[in-house]
Amino acid sequence: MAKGPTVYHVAERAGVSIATVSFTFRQPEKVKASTREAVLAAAEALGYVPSASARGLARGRTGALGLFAYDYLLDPAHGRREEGLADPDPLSTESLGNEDLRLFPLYVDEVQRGVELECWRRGQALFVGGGNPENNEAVLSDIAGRVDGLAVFPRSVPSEVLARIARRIPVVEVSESELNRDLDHVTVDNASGIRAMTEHLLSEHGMTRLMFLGGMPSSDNDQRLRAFLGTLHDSGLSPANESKYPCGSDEGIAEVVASLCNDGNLPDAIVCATDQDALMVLDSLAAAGISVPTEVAVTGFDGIAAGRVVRPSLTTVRQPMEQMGRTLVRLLLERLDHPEKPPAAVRLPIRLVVRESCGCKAG
Amino acid sequence: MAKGPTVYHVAERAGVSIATVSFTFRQPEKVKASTREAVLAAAEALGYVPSASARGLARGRTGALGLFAYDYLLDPAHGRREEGLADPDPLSTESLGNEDLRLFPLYVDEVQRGVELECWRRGQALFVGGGNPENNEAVLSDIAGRVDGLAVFPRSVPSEVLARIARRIPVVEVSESELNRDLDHVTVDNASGIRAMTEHLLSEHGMTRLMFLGGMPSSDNDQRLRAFLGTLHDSGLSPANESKYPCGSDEGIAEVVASLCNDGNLPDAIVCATDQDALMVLDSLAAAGISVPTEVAVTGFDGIAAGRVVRPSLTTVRQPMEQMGRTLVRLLLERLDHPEKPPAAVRLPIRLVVRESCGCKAG
DNA sequence: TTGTTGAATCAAAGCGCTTAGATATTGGGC
DNA sequence: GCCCAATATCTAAGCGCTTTGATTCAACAA
Repeated sequence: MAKGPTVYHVAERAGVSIATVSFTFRQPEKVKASTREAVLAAAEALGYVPSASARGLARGRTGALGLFAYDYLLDPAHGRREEGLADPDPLSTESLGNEDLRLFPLYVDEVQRGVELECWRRGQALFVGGGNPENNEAVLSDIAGRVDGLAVFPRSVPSEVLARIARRIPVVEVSESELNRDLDHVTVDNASGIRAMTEHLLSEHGMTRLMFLGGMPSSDNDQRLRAFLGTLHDSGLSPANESKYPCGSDEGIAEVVASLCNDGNLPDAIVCATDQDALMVLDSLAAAGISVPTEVAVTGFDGIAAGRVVRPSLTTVRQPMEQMGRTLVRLLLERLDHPEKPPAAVRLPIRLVVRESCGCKAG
Repeated sequence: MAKGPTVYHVAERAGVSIATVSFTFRQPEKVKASTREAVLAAAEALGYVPSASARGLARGRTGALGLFAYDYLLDPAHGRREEGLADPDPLSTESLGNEDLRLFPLYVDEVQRGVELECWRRGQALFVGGGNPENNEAVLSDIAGRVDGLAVFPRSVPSEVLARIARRIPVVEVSESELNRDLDHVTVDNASGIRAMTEHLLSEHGMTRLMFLGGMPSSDNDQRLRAFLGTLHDSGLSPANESKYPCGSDEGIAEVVASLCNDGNLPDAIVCATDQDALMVLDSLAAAGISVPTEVAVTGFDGIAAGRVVRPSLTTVRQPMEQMGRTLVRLLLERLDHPEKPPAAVRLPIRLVVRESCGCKAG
């Protein structure tokens, strides 16, 4: 545990200069084979591990990328299950509570997984930082000092902080926010996703009374709502109920659903801004004894795993989450190579995924 | 994107020495309030972000921890689903194939999550490195050079490589391997877990013909097998069939189950080394038309999410995975404070989780 | 006034590596 | 045997920060 050996020790032991040691690791082809072996042997014998700090300082690059994986479930708006040994019972797929949701990878988790896999595939070092509501900014600064490029989720960081960091290293944002226009973005075509969904409900199911529900305020959700209203309008329809967006919190959704049930004027379908919202809606409807899709259809957006498991399974628009994570990494690396390229917004394809909750397949 | 401002720029702008700039960030109380504000203002104006490389080099510590999150599913022994937009169908909980497994957080994912949450809670920086079968060792060295302490999963790194790294920084291993005795460990009581499970099957269900199946070779699995045999022995029983452990791969398990079915001599219960093995067994039994738990009981070990969802839901021994991840972090930080403490092995409590697959609850 | 003390600031020496440019070595070709 | 080009190695100057010990300064007691 004593301070580890350095290039100096290795150089001395191998009888070469420290430059040769460095070359041996960084540009082996510049070093004569016999020398190289001597150096490697010395390194091995001493247990030499190069210091990334020193390398980073000398090179002006850390060689690592960062992901700021803000955990929305730690957000005050959401509850956070206390850790523990609970959850022994079989999971009722009839109704997934908010607690149960954490059992499945959520949107951000799947994107994160994509980032990880792509970094690992490339042998890229990856730093994952996590939000910590108290000192978000400090944490973020710290991360920014450790990496060559940073990927962030929308709404996780105030715009001005992001701008400051982006002065120093490339930043890629998931989704496309109207702020931060000078950053690279990875996004999906929210509008055509919701449009496809809405048209499916209108033409395949002959529904006419649709409403839109849910979604924290974000430009993705803006786009989804707008596309929903636009599609209805194109068919000469208006929303069946006042569309509820943004819809503050999970309690907000539960309330809205409860009042719909009480008033007895359920629409034909509730088009939700996200899968999480949709699951919440399913839960609330189940609690009220309303049957889905018989009495009302429900749809989501994202394609998270829980939507495949819940009963009725969730009709949704699938985002290629892993792919998005991989693209984040790609964009950062490209940006590092070409700092002056104009900001890019990569738009990945979505797909309508028809399951039970719209009435298409047998429950 | 021009090389960012440094302490020198900030110092110049604020009209102080670089030492004062450094103190302003690291030991603010040593700096007069008025000076401090001047420095902060200058930093803000310039968009200063301290370089972690330089800090790390100067301090001799990087301030980050590392997790080497070897992905067993990338292991040649397992298949790896091609990324893509597939998986549209409702998930059949009657039978989770290997493909579907990836939809749920697995053992390593949940431990990783625990590590992340604990680091974030403490404002600790975290690197996650991923295995990459080709250049595992290089990747690992790279990470080792970036962090002050490293957590690894068992079998993910050859012992001698681990030893080498441990000469330089503290290393904590998940589970308790008979190798690497000088490292800190986080583990569970495998033996009493399997013992409780086995006794449950014997006394609650009055079964007598049990077999043990699955598990890549590891000391955890050794312990589990030994405890299984020991428990039977204490009751004057022998295994119903030759216990199959280690059981190479998923195909291996499928084969064993198929031959059990063909020979027509199913035991009363199949006690599996891990939940993943158990799910594989359930899948194979379903394929053969054998009903669980009616014709044969199946049990797992770990407590992964998929076990709650599958039908019949899986009776298992639950490890506190998140807690284990958190403990890894705690041990590393403690070790950094007390390098000379003798190696510790923290043994976390397990719990028998009785669900449907043993026959306890209605399917 | 002078001396003393404590607080605030600074100068300067690294930390372990990379890499340009200088130097040494090698091997041909004559 | 000599010269030159190519190859291998080395020297030395940073990279941006932290931190020790020195210095300056202000305030106050004697």
